[in-house]
Amino acid sequence: MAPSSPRRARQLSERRDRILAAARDLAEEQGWEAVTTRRLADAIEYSQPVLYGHFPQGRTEIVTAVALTGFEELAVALGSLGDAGSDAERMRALVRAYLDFAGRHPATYDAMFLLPVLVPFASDDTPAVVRQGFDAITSTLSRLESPPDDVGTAAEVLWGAVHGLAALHRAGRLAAGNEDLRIEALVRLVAGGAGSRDPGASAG
Amino acid sequence: MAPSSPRRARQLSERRDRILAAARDLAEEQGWEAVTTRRLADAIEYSQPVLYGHFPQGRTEIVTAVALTGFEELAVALGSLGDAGSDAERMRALVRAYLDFAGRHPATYDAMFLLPVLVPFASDDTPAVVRQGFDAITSTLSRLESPPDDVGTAAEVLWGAVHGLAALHRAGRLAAGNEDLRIEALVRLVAGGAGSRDPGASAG
DNA sequence: TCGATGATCTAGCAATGCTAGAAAATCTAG
DNA sequence: CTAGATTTTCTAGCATTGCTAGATCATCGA
Repeated sequence: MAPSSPRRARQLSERRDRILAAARDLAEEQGWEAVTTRRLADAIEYSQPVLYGHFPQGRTEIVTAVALTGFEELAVALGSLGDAGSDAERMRALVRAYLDFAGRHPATYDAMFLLPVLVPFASDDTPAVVRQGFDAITSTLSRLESPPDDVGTAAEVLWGAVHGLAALHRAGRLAAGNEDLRIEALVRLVAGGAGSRDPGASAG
Repeated sequence: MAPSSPRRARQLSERRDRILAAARDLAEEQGWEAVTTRRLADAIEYSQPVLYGHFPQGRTEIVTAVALTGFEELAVALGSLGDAGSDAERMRALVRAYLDFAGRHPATYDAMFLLPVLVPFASDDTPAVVRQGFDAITSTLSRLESPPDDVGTAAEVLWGAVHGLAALHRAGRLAAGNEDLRIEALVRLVAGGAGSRDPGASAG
């Protein structure tokens, strides 16, 4: 048989990665509706059935895999914020990092939260990377000077709030140019008015 | 020619309504991916091209029309809440009404906020019904005992928060059964802890 | 060199949104 | 009541989609 050993395994793994990279690039550049199995096959210079060798569940499984890379990146972005600064500063950093990610990788974010995907959520089988993003929110909340009684519930609400802003923004539903105002309003709501100098939010 | 006059006009209008009803029913029962032009044509007992007579932009325009009926219903639901009660009570009524609508008509809500749709948002041409829902949020906020400085921005954030909860809930991302806790947490956040007796949220 | 095993491709299916052109129905004129 | 014009509707088809069965090609061990 072909080198069933390390070399072949590495080739397969690389080809899998190329499929995911092609899918994500295509999606970010032209939207998910442009991510067809034929175009993906073209991109990796193989025929369509090869895709199904890597992802037996087909296109949906590819979207899922892209979503998981997104969850990983989001977890890293939210997990590396440090715990210096005031309540409001840490909260602002969290919100900004989240919205930044959603804004920089809109199609990936769609895969994570909008598109149908083969991941069990809110379950014992939920992948660790998915949980880690949520944990970053929880931990920021529990570090507040006066943390909410029920941190878990508060984290769900805060997550909902940032996700809502991201989703509405992405769908073009919010007034353009008010992003910073919204962030400050949310931060004040969650972290309280005091505890930090005004950030002088003036960035575009 | 055919009765170009009132009768014919009424027939056309009725057929248009039947298309929309069929689309909405199908979507609520089997999801939007089941809403195909062939199935719609079957449902109204005409052939596919008839659909394009009513909706020249095709399927997307049908989804758009369903979304607009949804915005209308949402505006009615949020606009008929009355201004009795404490800050927290009014805010709770608003949030509940919004999440209720989203929960009762998930596919319609998808059309309004998830699917691509031919409506100009955040623009001068935004349909009135779309604006009215937002206005209900704004008005509830401005009636608070101590309203936020920037009601418009606060309304965007609150809208984001409820939409986020609705979206995450719909996508199965939130712990089941905690809905009431989340609502109370959000209400407390926006309307302040005081001003109302605890509602004893114990409903399923 | 040959047969077996694995990898890959070709070609096709059923379903989708949409549309051109034929057919049918309806109205107006005589 | 009939004939022509007009409007309405349908049939049939295109290109695209996700996916897959079966043929073809490459690689390996003996």
